[in-house]
Amino acid sequence: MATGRTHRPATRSRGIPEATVARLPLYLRALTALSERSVPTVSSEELAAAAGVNSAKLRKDFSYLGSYGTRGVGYDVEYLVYQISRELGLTQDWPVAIVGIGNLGAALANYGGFASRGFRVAALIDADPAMTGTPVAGIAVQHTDDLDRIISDNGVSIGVITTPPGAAQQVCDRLVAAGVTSILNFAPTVLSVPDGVDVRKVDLSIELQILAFHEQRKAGEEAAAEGVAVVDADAGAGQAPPVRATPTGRKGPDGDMPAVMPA
Amino acid sequence: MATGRTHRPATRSRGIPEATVARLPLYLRALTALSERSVPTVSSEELAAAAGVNSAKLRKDFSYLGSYGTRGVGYDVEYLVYQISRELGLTQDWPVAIVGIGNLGAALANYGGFASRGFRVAALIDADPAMTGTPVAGIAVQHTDDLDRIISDNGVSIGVITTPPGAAQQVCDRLVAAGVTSILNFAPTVLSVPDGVDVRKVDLSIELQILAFHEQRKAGEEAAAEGVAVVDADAGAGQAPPVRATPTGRKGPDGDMPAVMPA
DNA sequence: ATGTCTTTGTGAACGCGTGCACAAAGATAG
DNA sequence: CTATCTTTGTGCACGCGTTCACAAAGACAT
Repeated sequence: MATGRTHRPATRSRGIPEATVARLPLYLRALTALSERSVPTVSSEELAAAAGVNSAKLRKDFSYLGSYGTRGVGYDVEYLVYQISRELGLTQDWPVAIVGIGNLGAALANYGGFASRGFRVAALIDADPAMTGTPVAGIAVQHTDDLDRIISDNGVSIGVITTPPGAAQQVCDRLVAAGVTSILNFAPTVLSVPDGVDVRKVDLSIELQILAFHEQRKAGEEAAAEGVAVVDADAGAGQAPPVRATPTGRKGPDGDMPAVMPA
Repeated sequence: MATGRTHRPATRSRGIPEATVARLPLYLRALTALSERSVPTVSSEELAAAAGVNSAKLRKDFSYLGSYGTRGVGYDVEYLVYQISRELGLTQDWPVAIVGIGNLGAALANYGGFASRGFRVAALIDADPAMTGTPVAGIAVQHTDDLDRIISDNGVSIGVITTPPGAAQQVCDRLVAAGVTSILNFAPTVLSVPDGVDVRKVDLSIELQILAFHEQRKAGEEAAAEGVAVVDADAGAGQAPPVRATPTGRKGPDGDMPAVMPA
């Protein structure tokens, strides 16, 4: 998901596969629920079902962390919660700064799941001077001018970008310059960062478009199954015919191409 | 990312790899930017740089759609925008329903990038009777009781779940029963759905935990590089020592395990 | 028309992730 | 102590995705 991911192919000391790391939070969530119900142990089969994964995959994932299970019994819930929490670095507190306090930024600041597992909203930053000092989720918004100092003073190493796309790269650069080495990007932009900085992106628009692709394919298959004439995918949407620009003597800038994108 | 993904191994008619589909929106965004600047053609190298991917990968991705490039020149921007839009199903309008109008749901309803590319917020649904009728982003919130009718009347096939985790599965079931076949889940829960329904999830908490993992690893490597004694990962965070529950005669429910999770 | 130069499209090799299937380990009963 | 039963941990094979490297294709100059 991360765009500017640094893969660190050789330096990887404790070789935990990326795919496994991405599933650990899932296991942790399921285990926490079991813990709250005071369930002492759980088998790989049960836990896998709760996390929505294959049990063999779960066992292999845990094998990367060490042998924490007991054959014939299963895994000790509390112990596993502790081990995964430690592996994910959740035994320490992570101060997080949110930059861009619009609709989404404010929603994230108010999001409960934030404060819970080891993460603490340490600062809210916005470029709008009118926002400065306004409390959001009980925290006063600070101005972008002080970004460097805010990051340094609070020891922030994880930044969340919820700015408009145009400002994202600039904010990213400033965060990195101030010492942030992990960025969660909600802005629909490709961020470029130096080596050693991790970027993960959350993109509503992309997710919807992926769903739309499958949705369209499902509709097409359904139509085909019902005997409706589906000549080719080119005729799929019944849209204006695509006028291919001739390779040589390409059409001028008159732009009579079909205007596909609504905005 | 989807948990209940139906992989449809054989039925896949036009074999476009899932990884490629996930990148098409990225290409489309870069191409749209070029289009707005009236750039007529672009090479795979340039476009790949703009999208943050390898150029060979981009060419292979496009090869699944067909041969839309011209050797020695590159790709026609407008034509490619059209082809990708059609492939993703963005040449038609997708009415979307958002269920759970809290902080996040309201933020998404107000999100501009929603309405742009072919997606239209057709309905906002919430279980709180006090919310019913209240306009959010210019749309009146409707009550959960009418969910079935709302979905049917508006021909909604894509649902967005932004409810608290406890309500997510129930809402999901009702959406599916009403005819929704694609779900974007923001609730931190594993959704189980029947075959033929696609689920994609967006999980802030998981993303942060993945970042924390890498952040911790970076800090550990840095410390090791500076000559600080790092005995073992077990001593990494300097936390309370993990007391392994003895397999047999496991400790009683007195719960003197380290309380790792803050909440 | 011919040659050069650019860029695409793809064959092939490689590596990662997944899932099966089973041996080893330990619990539990007799 | 022995036998049986449950469940883990993992060797192995397979398939997908990525990347390299290059031949083919076309633009463009002469």
